[in-house]
Amino acid sequence: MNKTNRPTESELEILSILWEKENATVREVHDIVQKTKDVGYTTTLKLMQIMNEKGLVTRNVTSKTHIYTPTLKREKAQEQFVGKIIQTLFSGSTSQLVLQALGKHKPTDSDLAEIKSMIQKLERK
Amino acid sequence: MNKTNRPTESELEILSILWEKENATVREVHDIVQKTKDVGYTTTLKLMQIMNEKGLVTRNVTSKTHIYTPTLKREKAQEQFVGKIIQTLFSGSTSQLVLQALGKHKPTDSDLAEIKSMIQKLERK
DNA sequence: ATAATAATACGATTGAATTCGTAAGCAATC
DNA sequence: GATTGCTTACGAATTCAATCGTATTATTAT
Repeated sequence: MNKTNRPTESELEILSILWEKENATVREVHDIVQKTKDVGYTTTLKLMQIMNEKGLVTRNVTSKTHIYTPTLKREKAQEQFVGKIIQTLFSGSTSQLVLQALGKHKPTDSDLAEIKSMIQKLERK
Repeated sequence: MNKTNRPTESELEILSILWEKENATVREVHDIVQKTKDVGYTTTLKLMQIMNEKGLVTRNVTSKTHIYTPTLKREKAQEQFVGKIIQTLFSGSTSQLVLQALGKHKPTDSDLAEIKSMIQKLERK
């Protein structure tokens, strides 16, 4: 029973892969991790085992090669980290974060449309 | 010669104080840190010394009490962390981040106006 | 000057995250 | 049924962040 149980850096990387694929084996995860990080297979394995102990994932053990599924919901993690960043990096201002995000990583047209409709929804209140 | 030189959690906390005040002594920083964390003075001191070694801050040593100034720019750090978050938590989609941020903490009217004008600027391209 | 106060320097410790090596099990192939 | 190749399990080593204690040096007040 940890207090925050916030995933670490490496754990987040693995989670992001699991979120993408719904679930995956260690091998599948590792092959993707390998592309960006030079790290041994057993390292990825160990990390995922620890994540299992922490309750960040569950695994299906019926066959020899285990299949891991994330239990921490992506939205939950998003909320955690975005909140943290707003506090420490944007002195609590959500709009500052939004402006920085829009300014730096330019969104597509359809993205813009989505955001606009979100704003209109907010304005209606 | 570090590769990323990304500030740690505690370093970020200290940086956010330095950004706020332009520059500050260890004592000033520590008094603020104290309000949220129960930690000894020498801990804050040590952290700031390490940050100096890493090049995250510089210090003026002419008088006995050193004055620390951040060298890492706030925008740079914002960029780093927001980019990271977009990748790992929003599978590369900026607009998803924006939607999540707007959905969570609703911004003020003037914030909304600012965001809208930003969007218009983007649309003109 | 001496004492009291406050700052820095620095080593050492703790704890957590990350990494890897090695053993052992299982399954397919020779 | 031996060999080869993946797989998990697990202990151990390493690295790094965070914390603190103690010594030393500077400043101020007595």
